[in-house]
Amino acid sequence: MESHNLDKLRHSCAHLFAAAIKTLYPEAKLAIGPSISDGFYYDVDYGDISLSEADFPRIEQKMHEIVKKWTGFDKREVSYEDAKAFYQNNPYKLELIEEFNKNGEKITFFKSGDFEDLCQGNHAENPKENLKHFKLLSVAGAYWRGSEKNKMLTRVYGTVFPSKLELEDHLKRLEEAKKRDHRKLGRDLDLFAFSDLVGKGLPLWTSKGTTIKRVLERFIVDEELSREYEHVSTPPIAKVDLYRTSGHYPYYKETMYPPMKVDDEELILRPMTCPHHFALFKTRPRSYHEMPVRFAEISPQFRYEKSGELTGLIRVRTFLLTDAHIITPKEQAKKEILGVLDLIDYVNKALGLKAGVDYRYRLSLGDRKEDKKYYKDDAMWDYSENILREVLKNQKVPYFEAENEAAFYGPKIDVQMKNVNGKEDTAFTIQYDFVMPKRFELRFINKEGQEEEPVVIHRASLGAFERTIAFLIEHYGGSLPLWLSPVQVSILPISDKFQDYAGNIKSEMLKKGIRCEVNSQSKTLGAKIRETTLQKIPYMVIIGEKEQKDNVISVRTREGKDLGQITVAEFINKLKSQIENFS
RNA sequence: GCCCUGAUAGUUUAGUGGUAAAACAAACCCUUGGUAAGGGUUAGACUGUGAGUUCGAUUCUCACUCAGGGCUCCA
Repeated sequence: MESHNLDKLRHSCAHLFAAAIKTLYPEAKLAIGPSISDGFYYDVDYGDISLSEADFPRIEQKMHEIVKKWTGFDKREVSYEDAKAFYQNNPYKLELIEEFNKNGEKITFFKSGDFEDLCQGNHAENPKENLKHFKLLSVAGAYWRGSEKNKMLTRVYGTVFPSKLELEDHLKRLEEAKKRDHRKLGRDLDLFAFSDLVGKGLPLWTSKGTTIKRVLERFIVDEELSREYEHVSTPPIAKVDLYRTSGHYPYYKETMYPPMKVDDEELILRPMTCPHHFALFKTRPRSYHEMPVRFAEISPQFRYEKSGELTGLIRVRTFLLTDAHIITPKEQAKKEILGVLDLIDYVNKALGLKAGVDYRYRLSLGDRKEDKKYYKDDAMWDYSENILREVLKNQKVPYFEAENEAAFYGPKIDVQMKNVNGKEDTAFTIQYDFVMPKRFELRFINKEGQEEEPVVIHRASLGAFERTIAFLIEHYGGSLPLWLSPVQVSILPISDKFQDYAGNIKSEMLKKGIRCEVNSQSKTLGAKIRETTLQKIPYMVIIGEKEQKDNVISVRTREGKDLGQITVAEFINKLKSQIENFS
């Protein structure tokens, strides 16, 4: 079915849901019920009743009953007064009616069976026949009109398809996605864990998870050094004054951990690295000869995210960011941004991620009307937003623009990635900052011997390890590429007799930097292969009498491919070249 | 933070107003095997924490903690 028609079906299903609700809960006040990308939802104020998923079967049954009488959606135009009278007890619909009226839009009602709803149209034909294959999925709270200040309504999500088969397919896909969830794989593959005692949003990395972090860290640090970044180290704690100077304090007070009083000082766990790098920059005068200065750091940071915002490794309260600040003369900023984009492109290729498929670029813009949220300097906003736009256009990469997504100090280019649940988050970012240099009085001496104010490019090349690893786990369904796999090779001796030979092969590989282990359990080969495959270890080395006699090994991949017998040296060479190619 | 749901062994789940059952994982024993599960034995849970109701609570009630789905937020 065309997506246009699917939209109509979804929206019609929202009507049907509302009709069932009004039958079962006459006191409920309907708010809005749009179609969304995978189905529909309806926000309803149920008063004192609290709806839960346990009520779904009853509601679904009622929906099936009602739709039998629905032959179509009959439109009628209603006057402002009549509409208000019809919805006199429903503040949500009244608010919408007021708005339509103010904007000079016609007020229309659509009736199907006995149920009539304020609506602008777009419905399926012959609901009786076409509106059969639906399912209610979840209950959630949602603020009226999306504002935290408004009342929270109860939102029910549901989905609908033209055929039973398509509905089942969709539900199956949702199930499959759950299997790739990094939280499940993180436990099954022994990568990370959480502890009630340690606290929420504070991940504990196992040795395997730590290996992934270390490999990524070495990769990015080496790459950045080759691109003329200076890797520095600054403390993860600092005086609150530092953040007052930077201007972060008033903007982000809510997401910072509260200050610790020590003697006469107030210290804070850092929620970002920028002011530390600026302070380092200012420890001595800087000449244009050494510009741009590119300070990079693998930086631990701490943010007090609201409890409901935490999600596995994707949103945590402490994380390790591949941070950097490029302090550059304004006229070189564009070139530097291009350099960062090139680095990010390189990183994504190494990680095996494709633009447009696995991630997309977002140009995150400010809002000239939001003076509280964004630093007021319209000319600078225009200028910097244009630079970022030009850069993206030059790179010929697809991107989209998003209003009201900038940092308070300037616009950004964000690399957005989706998790298994379809939720998109920023993985990597490049930010243009024209505010901090002023606040920190950053200066360098230019060719003319004059003090000049630079601009700052904030960037995260590989993002936060936590979030990036979460995306990678889900992207690969746990089967990480060889170079990132915590255990690259598992040696499976066919019986205890070959333990010594297995041990020798292991030390030989460890010496060459291959991460391997011996599976010395007293189990059949079949059982060991199964276990190793489930642990998603890329290669299995199987050794028995034949191998020992000929001084070779047999190799099998986690995909089940038999690579036959080769020498250990050959195998190591093969692994090495594969690792070098990030595959 | 707000709305909804949930928490039983390492994991996945069962169950009951009278202190809990299973599978997989683990340990040990037998087996020494050839490309996705060999067999047996044992151990492992004060049923998330604290309080209340009750003769008695894992079960009912409340609070807290943590987790999940949303909303808001996301430097």
